[in-house]
Amino acid sequence: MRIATWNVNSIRARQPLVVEWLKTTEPDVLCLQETKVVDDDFPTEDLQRLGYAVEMAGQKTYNGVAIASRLPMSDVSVGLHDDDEDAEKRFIAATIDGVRVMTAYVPNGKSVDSPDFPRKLAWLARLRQTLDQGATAEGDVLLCGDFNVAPEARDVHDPKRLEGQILFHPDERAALAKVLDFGLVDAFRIHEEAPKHYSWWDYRGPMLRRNLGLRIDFIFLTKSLAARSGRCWIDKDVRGQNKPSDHAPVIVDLE
DNA sequence: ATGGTAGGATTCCTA
Repeated sequence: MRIATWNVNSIRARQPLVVEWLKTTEPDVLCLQETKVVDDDFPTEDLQRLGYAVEMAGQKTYNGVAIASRLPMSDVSVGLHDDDEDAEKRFIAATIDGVRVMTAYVPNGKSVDSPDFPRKLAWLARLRQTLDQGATAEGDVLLCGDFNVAPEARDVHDPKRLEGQILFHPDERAALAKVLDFGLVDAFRIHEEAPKHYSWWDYRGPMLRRNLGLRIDFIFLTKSLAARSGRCWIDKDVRGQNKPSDHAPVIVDLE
């Protein structure tokens, strides 16, 4: 089973690129973040034409997540365990071929001195609680998405300058580590130790051209799935195509 | 010394 995650930064703006990418990459499952659209305006038919059903949790203008799958989906669940009715749409889960697939769009936090920063930390703590309440580390659980945190120095292009800034602050690294303490491993790091692999490059300036990015998009696996993981890679090429998202897809093959 | 671009809804917010 091939599973991918991609922050598309608007599914409507990215629709041609996503369709072409699905045709060439042929994942069984594509988890999407920042769809930025209400469910009625999601380009569902364009994905159905390629054989994918879509489960979504959308909202106007911001956020929005979805799971597109060409294998049957069951037990769809939207939101964190204690989300209010009007909570931002940042989390959706479904069971696919025995795997509990969860995808998250973690709050960015804006800056470390913003009120959004403690809210980001609290959201990650609530994500851990959602895992504890709805899954077990002994099961086949895959948690993927845009986590807006780079876990290690090798995941950022300038760790000295970026240390303590948003996306690379010790408090958010600790909050992410607590999520992983549920019993998850980073699929990309199973087979790749090297630095300079990133999943996001700012649109502004020469960031992509100089490969000045951050690795903030992940596929996390429980032990049983990690044992089944083949290749895991970041499709950087699609970041350089016409009208790209600022994020690249991350893909894993499970045996 | 704090730029720059992109998307979406409306002269600004978020990333």
